[in-house]
Parts: sequence; structure tokens; C-alpha cells
Amino acid sequence: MSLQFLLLGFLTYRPTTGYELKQTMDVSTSNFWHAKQSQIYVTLKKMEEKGLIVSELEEQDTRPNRRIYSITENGVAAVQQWLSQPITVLQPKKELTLLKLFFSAKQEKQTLLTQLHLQKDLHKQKLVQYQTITKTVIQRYAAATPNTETDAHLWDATRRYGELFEQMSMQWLDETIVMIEENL
Amino acid sequence: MSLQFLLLGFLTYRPTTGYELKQTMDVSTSNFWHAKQSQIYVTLKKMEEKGLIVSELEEQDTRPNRRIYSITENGVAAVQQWLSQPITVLQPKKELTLLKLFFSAKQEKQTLLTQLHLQKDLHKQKLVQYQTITKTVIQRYAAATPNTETDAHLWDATRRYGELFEQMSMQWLDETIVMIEENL
DNA sequence: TATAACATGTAACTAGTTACATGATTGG
DNA sequence: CCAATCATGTAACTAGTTACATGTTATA
Repeated sequence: MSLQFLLLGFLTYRPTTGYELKQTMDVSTSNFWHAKQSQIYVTLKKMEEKGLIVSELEEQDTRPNRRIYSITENGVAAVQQWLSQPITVLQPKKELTLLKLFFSAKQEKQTLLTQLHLQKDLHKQKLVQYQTITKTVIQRYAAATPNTETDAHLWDATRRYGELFEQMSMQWLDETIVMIEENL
Repeated sequence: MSLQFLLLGFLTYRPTTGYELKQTMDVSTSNFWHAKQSQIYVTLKKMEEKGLIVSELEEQDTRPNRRIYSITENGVAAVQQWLSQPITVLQPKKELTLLKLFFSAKQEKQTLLTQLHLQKDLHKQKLVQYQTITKTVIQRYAAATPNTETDAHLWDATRRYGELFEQMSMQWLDETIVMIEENL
């Protein structure tokens, strides 16, 4: 469902292909919403059936043919409706790390500590990514594209969320590591 | 996949029914892993086919019959193997709030602010829940059940994660609200 | 007298993953 | 010469949601 609105969201900027949409997602929304190439193609097809978008086949001689999708009036109305609608319930979480920890009372102290330290390394790496790559990607794209100042602020807010999330995760891991050292 | 291990995890404590497993989940893991009753029944059936658990039907006259599941040796080995296996990649996130915000550059400033304030209220409520209900549920259960001191520490660590997560969310919303007031 | 709790299940559906197929061109 | 990039798609599958069916008993 949400993937449809994500694709519509990008198509409000300009018409494009399923292949390009995947690439755009990978360098922008992938930290908070991702999809496989195959799912994107299937979803675009469904959206065209619903009349939210239309496609035309562009024949290329040196490269494979491209199917270019454009948003329709109905499509524009649908994104607008979606954006104006407030979120009234929190999304339920699924956290594999918490699930495992919950059942780990009989595990070896050292095994558990090693696992948590590994988790911390992963979150540290991700934090650095938000602070470097993600930050410059947003800045460069905004600088190269006219009339994107407002967009850039919102894009950076989503990046900032990632930064805070990874810091929080690391803090929790630190606390949990200390707790296990003392109590297991 | 993970639901199977969650159910196995609970079945290591004692044999029980699909109905009870749902209730147990609702008061314990539901903040970081949830499932519908119908999915639990289907999953238990598959697990029995795989030989991870076995069931027997208990006939009751005043109440509907119950199907009681017990974990097998294979089941015990499977949870142990799952728990000892470290998580080596971060779980990709899906955050609806970020997705909407990413595409909200053309929205009315006031609409956006109202939505973010609503989000903050929801996170505030959830934070209080972690600090009150969840906290006392863990304490009471641990006090009433022998040999659960170690478990209780781990259960509280998962609760603490929720607390930190909601605080972080609120901080991010505060920052984002200020940013929008200044830049939109 | 209604409704919540007890208790288990199936069917139809949506979302998402994995694997496969095709085939030219470009860069190291 | 090999791998990556460009480019689109289908098929089979797993996970999860929604809706339906059944029927008693305790509680408000």
C-alpha cells in the first residue's frame, strides 16, 4: 500500500521508469522504506490498472526498451489525500534483537556479550553513514536541483531521525552490556 | 520465521495452547513482536509438521476443547541454535512518518505541524505505558514466578529499549517541529 | 439480556522475497 | 575477457491480514 504512494511521490517530480525509481529509492528513502526491483515492477503494473499512472514504451536501439510512467490527475489527487491524512496510530515494531534477548536467560554470558558488541559495531557504522554519505548526498542533490530548499530540509529531517535512532541504539546496547556484566 | 522461534521460546517454559500463547505475547513481547491469533494457529500447525512441537487434544466439558502443544527435542535444539546465532546485519526499517514527511514539501505548514504534534502525543502515551504498565507487569510476573531473576533483567532491557525509543522519537519530533516553524 | 471470555480453525487476500529468464553494451 | 550496467518482467513461494464460522459459559 505505502509503496504505491512512495512511487506516486517520486512520479510527482517527473515521469520515469521502474528501474530508475529503484535507483532513486536506494539513494534516498531506503533507510526508512525499501523495495525490491521485482516488487516495484509488479506494483507499477497494478497502479496503472487503477488509473493512478500511465505508461508508454520508449524504444531504444543501443539499450533495452524503457517503460516510462507518468502520474495522472487521479494519481496526484491520491498522493495529496494520503499526505493530508494524519497518522493516528503508532506503527507496531518488530525488533529481532529484542526478541532474541527476551529468551536469552540461559545463554552463556560471553556469547550474549559478543552478540551485543557486534550489534553495537553495526549501529556505529550506520551512524557514520548517516553523518557522512547520507548528509552529502542530500546536500549535493539539493544544490544541483532548483527549487528544492524546502524539500532538502525535510529530507534532512529523515536523515536526522536515522542519526538519533542509531545513537539511541548504541546507548541502549551500552546500558544492556553493563547490566549483563553485572547480573548474569 | 521469527514467529516460530518466539512460540518455541515460550514453549520451553511449559506446554500450552495457541490461545494462551496469544495472550502471553500480548502482555510481553507485543511491543517488539506481535501476531494475530489466526497466524499463531497456522504457524503452530506448520511447526508440528516439522516436528518442532507435538500436540494433544484435551477434552473439556464446560469449555471448548484445547489443543496443548509441547516442545520436542528437535524444537529445543532449534531455539538454542537460533539464540546462539548472532545477528550480523541490521534489520531494514519501515517508518511511515518519515515516508510521508519526505514528500511533504508542498503541504500546508499548519497541516504538517498538527500532524507532528499528534505524533508526539502518541509517543508520549506510549512512553508512559512503558514506564508504568509494562514496568509493573514485569515486576509482578517475576515476583510471582520462581527462578526468573535473570529473565526479568532481560525482559526489563526490552522495556528499557521502548522507553529510550519513545524519548528519542519525541526529541526528533521537537526538533522537526522547530525546523518546520523556521523553514516552511 | 447482551457481551466478553473461552477456544480453534479455514479461506481469501495482500505484501513481500527469491529465483529465473533474456540480452546488448560498457568499463576495467 | 569478465563483470557490471542497463532494463523488464514472470513464477513460485512465505508471511501476514481480514473475514468468517462455531458454540458454551460467566459476568455485568
